[in-house]
Amino acid sequence: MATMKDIAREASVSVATVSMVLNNKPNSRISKHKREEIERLARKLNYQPNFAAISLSKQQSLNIALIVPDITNPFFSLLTKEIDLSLEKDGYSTIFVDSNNSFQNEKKAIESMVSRGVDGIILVPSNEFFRVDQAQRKQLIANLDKPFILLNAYPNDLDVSYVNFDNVNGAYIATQELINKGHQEIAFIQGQTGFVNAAERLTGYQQALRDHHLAVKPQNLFMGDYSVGSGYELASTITQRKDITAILSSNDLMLFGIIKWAKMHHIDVLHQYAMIGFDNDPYSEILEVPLTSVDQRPKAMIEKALAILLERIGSDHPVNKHALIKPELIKRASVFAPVTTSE
Amino acid sequence: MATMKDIAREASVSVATVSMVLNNKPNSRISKHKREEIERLARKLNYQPNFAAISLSKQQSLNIALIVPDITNPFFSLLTKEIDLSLEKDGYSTIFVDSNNSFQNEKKAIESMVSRGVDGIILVPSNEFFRVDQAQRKQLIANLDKPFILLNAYPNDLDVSYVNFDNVNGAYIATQELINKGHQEIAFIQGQTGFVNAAERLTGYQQALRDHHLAVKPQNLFMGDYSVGSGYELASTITQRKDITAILSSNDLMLFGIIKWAKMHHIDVLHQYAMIGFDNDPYSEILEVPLTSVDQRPKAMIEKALAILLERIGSDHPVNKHALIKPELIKRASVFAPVTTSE
DNA sequence: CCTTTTTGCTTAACCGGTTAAGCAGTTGAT
DNA sequence: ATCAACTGCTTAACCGGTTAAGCAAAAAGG
Repeated sequence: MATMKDIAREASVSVATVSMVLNNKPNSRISKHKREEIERLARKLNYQPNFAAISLSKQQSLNIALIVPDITNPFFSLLTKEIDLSLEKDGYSTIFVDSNNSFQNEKKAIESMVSRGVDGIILVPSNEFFRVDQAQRKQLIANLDKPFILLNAYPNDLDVSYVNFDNVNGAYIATQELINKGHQEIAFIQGQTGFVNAAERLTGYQQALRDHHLAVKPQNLFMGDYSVGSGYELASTITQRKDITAILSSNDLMLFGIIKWAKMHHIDVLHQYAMIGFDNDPYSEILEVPLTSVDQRPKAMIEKALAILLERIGSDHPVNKHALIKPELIKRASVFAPVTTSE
Repeated sequence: MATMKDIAREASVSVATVSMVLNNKPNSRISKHKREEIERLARKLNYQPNFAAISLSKQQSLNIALIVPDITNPFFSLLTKEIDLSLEKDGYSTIFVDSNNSFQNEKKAIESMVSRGVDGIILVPSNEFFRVDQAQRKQLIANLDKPFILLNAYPNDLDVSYVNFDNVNGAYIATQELINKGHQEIAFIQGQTGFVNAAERLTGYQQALRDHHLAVKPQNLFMGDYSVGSGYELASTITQRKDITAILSSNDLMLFGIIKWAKMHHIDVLHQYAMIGFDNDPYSEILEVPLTSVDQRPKAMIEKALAILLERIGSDHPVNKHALIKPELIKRASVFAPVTTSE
């Protein structure tokens, strides 16, 4: 690997001159002749800057850490893709960490990334992030003087930058869609409480019911954990409730779980219940009845999040900023008028 | 951020001493007293090593680049997860790049990663990687004296390390499974030719037919590109062929495409055709009829690939190594005896 | 023609570590 | 008592850049 030293030697100039030329320093006064000579040599020797050296002297790495709970989840992999492609355009590389849904791993990752000198950290928090006690979360953020942003969820007890999508509105428009089709008994599968997204979605669901003068019934609420498995486990309970005609689920995966269970028990759940999920999972199109879903508009979220993060990296007066992205309801065949069950 | 200098000052020793203590240098002769003092101070000051500095002086970054064609593809996201979790255990971080299925991006990424001083590069090549002319591929590898390994596919015209799964065997056991159930006219949806995986799967398919004394018919071959869309497009052609009773697809996604098309045309493809795909996509479990699929055993692939890569990083005599991972047929409901079509 | 400014470069310190070499002071062997 | 070997540390060079300060020569200004 050719270094600036090599170029300097061949061009009979100092390393400083080479550095100034190759970085196009605005106030540098280098003769056109030397400039061209140095550039020629850089090409000839296939000079590639050494990032470790730049990193060390400039105190910036052009690396951004991205910590996600589970890359296997299609929503997170979509986020990851968009973030990576977008960061690359700005000259940053993505250091990727799969926290495997563990707060301890998130903590370790953040410490390790700070030590690695990343320029910023994007954390898509795990469920567990919201289940540990506030003190632990606080401590995590307290020791952190890196540009940092939470994506896709935020705790209300922490002063950090975050970008999330508007859960209240998302749940509201989804519930409204079901009500408009004539549903009155709408099951709502929550995510765990403590998770802000879950609480907000519940709020949106309740608000929509109230605004349409429908009762908010505790027995219509079911608790899941965003996994296919938890949908699977809830399925028998929900399908026993003969009054329910529609299901609103905090994500598509849990609906997939219900569908799987139903398939194994020969119940035609897809035509019996109107269903809406969250995440707009691309796989839902493959289902016999493609799912209507609340799209969180990941691209918009990322655009905003990166704008906030990069601005934060550029400035020296850290100000925490927040943004909520308006969701979009992607309408598919899974929403229809109530079906009277006859069994 | 506390540096070794800070610790050295407080402990009244030189930076070198601090370095030796904190790195537990085997042949360093430091008094127990100083050693403990330095370790105490490191904890007290919350010392975190500066990776850029270590990187620069040790000429190693503890970063491994992972380049995948599309993280949104569940097979690649699974690979990514396993690689990340595994590398982390070895103290490495993953620099992630989504090449977005472009050879140019792969090339740019490799150059950029070399410049960033990663210790090794894992490339999961895109389709395009195999479509550009050999000269371009050759050039890419020629300029590369980094530990490098191809994962999940390899070109037969390049001398590099690679780990792949045994495509021939995979296609063979899948075809055999269908034959054993009584199928004789088995459609095979290939991936593009030029792609070694595609050619090998075709070989396995043909071999199985021959070994069971069945004819290899060119009209039973269909050309896809591994996307849901291409399955969708092939669906009408395939379903018109009334002699066909089973479909072997080079991946699950293309079967999803066929299923989607069939759904929109009210054809019960899931019960008409026995089907086997590749990749063992977790989503196939959600289908009305879960798909039998050839599992490429990604964990085994990764284990092997990382072993080869890390060994290569540790040694200074670069030897290219190869491994083929034996596939496993995951049997589900989509394989059944031929159904006589009556339309 | 002399002074000031500008040009075109170099010097040297610094970023934060690593590591071979070296040097007193102590210990051990003979 | 003498010399060798070991102990416990320091010095200094190095990794590959960046960047403020400085300096000689050339150009501009009066």
